[in-house]
Amino acid sequence: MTSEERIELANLLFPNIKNETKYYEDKYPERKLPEGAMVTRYGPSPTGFVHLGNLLSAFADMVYSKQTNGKFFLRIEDTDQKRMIDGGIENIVGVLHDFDILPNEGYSFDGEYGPYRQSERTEIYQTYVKDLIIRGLAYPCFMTEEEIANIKEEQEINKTKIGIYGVYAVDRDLSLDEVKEHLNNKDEYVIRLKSPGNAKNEIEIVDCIKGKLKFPEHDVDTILLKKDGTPTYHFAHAIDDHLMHTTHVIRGDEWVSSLPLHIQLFEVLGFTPVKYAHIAPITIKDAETGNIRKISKRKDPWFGVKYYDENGIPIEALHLYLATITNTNFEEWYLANPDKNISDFEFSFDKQAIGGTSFDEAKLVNLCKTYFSHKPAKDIFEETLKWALKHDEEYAKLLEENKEDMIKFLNIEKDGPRPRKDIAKYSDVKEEFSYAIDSLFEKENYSKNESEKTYDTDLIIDYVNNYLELDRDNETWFNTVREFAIKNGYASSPKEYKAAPDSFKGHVGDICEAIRVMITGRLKSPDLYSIMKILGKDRILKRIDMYKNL
RNA sequence: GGCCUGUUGGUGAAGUGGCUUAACACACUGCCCUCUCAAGGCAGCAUUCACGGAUUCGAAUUCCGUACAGGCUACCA
Repeated sequence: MTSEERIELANLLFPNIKNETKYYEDKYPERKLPEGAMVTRYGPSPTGFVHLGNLLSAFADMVYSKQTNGKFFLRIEDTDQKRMIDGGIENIVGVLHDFDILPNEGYSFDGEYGPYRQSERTEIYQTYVKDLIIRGLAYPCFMTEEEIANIKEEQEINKTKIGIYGVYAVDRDLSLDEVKEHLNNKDEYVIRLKSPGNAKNEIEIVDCIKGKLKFPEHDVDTILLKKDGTPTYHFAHAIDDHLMHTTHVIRGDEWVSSLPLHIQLFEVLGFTPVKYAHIAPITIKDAETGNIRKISKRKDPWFGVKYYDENGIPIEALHLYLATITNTNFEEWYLANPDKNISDFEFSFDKQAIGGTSFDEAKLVNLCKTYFSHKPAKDIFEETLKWALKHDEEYAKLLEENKEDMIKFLNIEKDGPRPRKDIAKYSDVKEEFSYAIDSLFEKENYSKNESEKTYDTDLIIDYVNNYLELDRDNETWFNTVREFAIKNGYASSPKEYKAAPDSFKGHVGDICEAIRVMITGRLKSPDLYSIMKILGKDRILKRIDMYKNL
């Protein structure tokens, strides 16, 4: 086709496209950002389900742009109407808010480079396709599904690469008259790239995370525009990331195979290439088979984003976990700098795992415990209340009614360099502090008491009435327990008891155990004296009475 | 079938030719501390980096082959 014929063809195909590409180049100028600033983007499809893997890539987008004073924007990639799910977009935006991974530009956020929803950008894509046709780098293809299926079958038999390229690209060099004839017949068509590549050439692509990658040059006439006129992912990616001036495309591993295509698209379109960083997917080693397998919604509930909210896993703790899988040296750094925040850490692509990252639930739990141990009691109370309001209204009410006590209980053994680490999630609080709220304690009673023993209530009542003083320090208190033990024929220490078990009824520990079971309903608890101080004598005696009347 | 990528302990992993007799963390086990737990302290936990070969004075680290695993190979993203 001559250049005049190509212009005629382009106008025939896209009569409504009046703008030239220059219009958009001018409309979306270079960003004014400091040297080295990274512009990243999160581009989800609204298919209705956001999972940990999505969150991980959005987290990386946020963190890298933030530390370079760049931009992080949200783009909705909804070019496939078939996969759209009602409320899908709202869900994505909601999740981003819930998990505090907030873009500073994009769909539902502000920005100068919109629209940030691909379904609203059709005209832009078509403008660039029209230009490509004029330049002889794209063409309409009228092949039917059957024809393509037959070619695929033939290629499978011949064990060659599958796709429309070389001799298989039969519509590549259609004359203008042939195209017109198809158009007159109302034949459906797609627009394909007229790939200039040769698969015999080897090209090298540098990925920020994976390093040097070698591929055969791309030579497939990939579809740019589907028959409904909407772009494929690949084409939309090239146009959008160019016009929105993305500097770093951080995305899942599954895209590395498309790299030769994407590089070629940028070349053909005359765009300066973006940098790519492909992050390894989150995987799971199947307990039964030992194989690494895809994560499933059903088998791996933690993969779905709801899991974290429902179980009351704090968002900050999840951020900590995402940071440890984003950079392999984060964990060590955080341990060495417990008083610092994620934003103090400098993330780097070199420290990003190349292979698949397995999800380590035990590690998450540990991170959560560390998180809670650093939190002041008041904050834990407020956060737990907020969570309970959503998931356990009855408990939330009790929390509000017992706020002062509850904070005191949460504060036990919190001071000092070795705070307790017994809460991993908000949902643990109710269970761990079941003795803290009277009405809850009465209701649950002693059902959680694992002890088989029965304890001497008279002995303990005697102790409480005649020996217990609640305004002492811990050491003084314990000395009085010792005295009481000796007076009643108990050894003053476990060691003493072990040396001569026959001469004693038991040891101090047994007395403490009796008190503990009667007032908390459990064999294990944080510091006993602190608990007693908060409860006060009346409630202590009331509980002992409850125990007596079991 | 073709094209890519990966494979280090129970787990997550560090490691980019000699500072590695393989870090660190989690988990686990034992001891210590101790009124019980949690926390903390100490100790133990891969003679070896999927397997085979090559290069090298020297390899977990480079190269080749094999096996296994994952991804892509859609008018899905």
